[in-house]
Amino acid sequence: MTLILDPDEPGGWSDAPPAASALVDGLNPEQREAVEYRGPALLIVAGAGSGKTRVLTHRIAGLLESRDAWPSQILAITFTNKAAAEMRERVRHLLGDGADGMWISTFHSACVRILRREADAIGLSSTFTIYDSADTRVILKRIIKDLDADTMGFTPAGVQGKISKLKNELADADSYARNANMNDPHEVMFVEIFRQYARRLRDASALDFDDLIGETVYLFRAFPKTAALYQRRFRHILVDEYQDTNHAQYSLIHELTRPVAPELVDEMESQGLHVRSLADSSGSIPGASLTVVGDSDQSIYAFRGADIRNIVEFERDFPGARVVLLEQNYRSTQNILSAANAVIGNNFDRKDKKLWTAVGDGEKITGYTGYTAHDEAQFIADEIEALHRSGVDYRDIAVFYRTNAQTRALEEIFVRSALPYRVVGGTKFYERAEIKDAMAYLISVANPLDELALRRILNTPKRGIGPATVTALATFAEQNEISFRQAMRAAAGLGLGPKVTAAITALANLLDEAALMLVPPTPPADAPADAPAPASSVKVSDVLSHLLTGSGLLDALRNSRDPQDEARAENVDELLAQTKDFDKDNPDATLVDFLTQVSLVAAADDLDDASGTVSLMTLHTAKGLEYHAVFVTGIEEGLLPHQISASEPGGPAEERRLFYVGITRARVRLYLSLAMSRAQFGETNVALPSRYLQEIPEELIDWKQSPGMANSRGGTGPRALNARRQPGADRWGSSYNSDRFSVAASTKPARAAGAEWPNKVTAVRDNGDLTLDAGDRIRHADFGEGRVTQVTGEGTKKVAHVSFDSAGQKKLLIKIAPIEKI
DNA sequence: CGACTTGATGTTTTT
DNA sequence: CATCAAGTCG
Repeated sequence: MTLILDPDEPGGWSDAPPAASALVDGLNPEQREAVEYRGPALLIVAGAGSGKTRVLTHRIAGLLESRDAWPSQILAITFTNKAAAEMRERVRHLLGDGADGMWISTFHSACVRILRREADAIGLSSTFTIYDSADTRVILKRIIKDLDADTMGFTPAGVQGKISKLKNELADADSYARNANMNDPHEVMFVEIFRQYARRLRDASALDFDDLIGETVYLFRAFPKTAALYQRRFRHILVDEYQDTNHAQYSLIHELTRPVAPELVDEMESQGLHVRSLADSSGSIPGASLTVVGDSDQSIYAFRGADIRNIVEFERDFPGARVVLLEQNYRSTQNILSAANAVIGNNFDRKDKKLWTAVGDGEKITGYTGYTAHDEAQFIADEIEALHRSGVDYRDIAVFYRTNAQTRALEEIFVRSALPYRVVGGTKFYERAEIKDAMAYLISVANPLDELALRRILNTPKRGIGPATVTALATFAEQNEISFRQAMRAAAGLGLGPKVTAAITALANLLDEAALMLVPPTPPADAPADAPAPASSVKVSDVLSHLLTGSGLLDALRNSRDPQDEARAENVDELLAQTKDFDKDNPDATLVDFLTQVSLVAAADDLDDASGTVSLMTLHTAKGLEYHAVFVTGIEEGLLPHQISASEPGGPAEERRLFYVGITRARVRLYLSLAMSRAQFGETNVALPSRYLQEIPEELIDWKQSPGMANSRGGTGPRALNARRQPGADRWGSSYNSDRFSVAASTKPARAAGAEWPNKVTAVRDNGDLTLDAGDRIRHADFGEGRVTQVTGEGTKKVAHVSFDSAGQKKLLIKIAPIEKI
């Protein structure tokens, strides 16, 4: 997508980079100030939809254009890969190749990049593995079992959360132990678990997500000379979503913006780094200029340590900082903003800030109360179809929910309605067992110390290596103080069965072979510092392919008689295809680069927004995005606010911000929906409308079916609803029924014609090779009779467009819809 | 050692 | 409900 000819040639700009004035053209005065201000510290308080990304990208472009910075002196940090990709894209749009050399990345990728480069200093292999939370849990589970800590009530998830929280505070086992009450056996045990966990990661040369930040901070603090390299390099640091930074990230920013002392400047100069020109009169290099953007009303990551004080106290941390407020919203209609303002206004202890727009009121918000989650989903599907027919592109429609579990009902209905959708962020692909298996092979090659990966592949596919053998290898490794991998190589001397020994040796050889593929001239033993063999002749896909064939993993899946293994084999093939794409897109990249990308950018496949599909995602994932039409679903007590957070200090306020984030994603149409009963792990429970719903002025919402209406329907509701009506259910039903919602009820008919709405979803069925043609009459289990108007699609994805006599237009997947020809 | 059964168990949000 | 852990038999 690069239209640029030659950045070195002045006339080479082809994508018409704006002239000096053009960068601030069309910006309001505040935005303009945020773009043009030059100084050590700038805080941009940017309300939702106030053009924050625009300001940031224009500011970056402006810094380059005014010669205040070279591209390589800029570090822009975002929280998500998606945000980073978007910013990169938009900067490139402004600058073309002039953007090359900038670091625009997430906290985590930036840290990985630094850590891989400086790994030696902190005794880490540059090919260190990045453990995800599933890996962490496996290790903790093992430790807890070894220590019999489960009898004391320790669970992997609980310990994981606590360790993560501590690491976000830059604590380690020792510093925690110093402050803990070590007379408490529970605390002693926790410290022991923490210690062992840290030791295992270190032994495996692995870091978890939190370590990526924490170790970088440690690196900078322990090695000022190393830190100085980055401090003098990055002269302009910009941080997005600053309200979501935790203490570790805050400290990282602090380290990076520290001035470089005169002695270090001299030392660097004497080593041939020309840095003196950067130094001021005192001989030190002043700290980088820092720009942070944030909105405390959108702080939704307290659970992972985000500290709202970081932004609130910015002016104190950086005296003399300029503060710019962006309050004009360019995204949403006034009705949507009024609802958002009304909701967030209920959070006390916040600086009052009111979003406004020049756009006009727009349409009212649409409300709907389903009897069940499926009913709610059906409403959403129908509305999406209506929007689509009225000309709204599927890709400009999004459905938000609080918990991932809520996708189930939505997906069931969407599949049935033949609605093109995709679940964003759920990124389950790399979490599938077979993919993790294949990845473990690659990891074992890249980082031979990673015992976790080795254990994973040891008996995958089945090689007859059981727990007994694994233990034997582990003890042998421990006794001889060698790595697990070396123990495998020495398996012949362990006196194991001949078959088992042969299997282990074969695997060890396979891995050695693959490692040799990567490092042509030198033996694999010593990790090449930062020199990915210049002529990287071997591709990631070649290595993977070699491993898959050599190990028999793919064959085992293909020849299995378990029908699910067929799909698994396809997934592995898909992974292979992805490595090929990776090789093509990144010709100079190494295996480790690929592994890093998978660990950190697993949601990369979400990036190609070209597909015309409706997006489903959690409210958390939704932050920073915007859509023409937005559905916020499951607005019920217990879900939003979520049960667990409702009782936590600050919980309800944070959940309210989450709701606020959801609302403010909508440009034109906003739908708020809930269900009167919701199935939560097996049982259906009565659900109450969320307290936040009441905070929206009633005149802003047009209820298609209000909570009152849904509740007063009586006998025709689903059994679960009638059988167990909690006292609280009636409270909403009656009190609200009588005043606000009944108004809507009396003026709005529940549903056009067929007021009987489908409540139940039958199990997935299979109509075999039922064929339908335009003109056929059919009967649908829920919608009644109708006439086929059109048939599209092929094979199992054949879709019948049906005009039902009472339920209107629907699209149905012929293969699985509950229909019959009549 | 591996395939199979039953039984318990846990449940927010993410890099 | 749905995955995961432990237990049993070949």
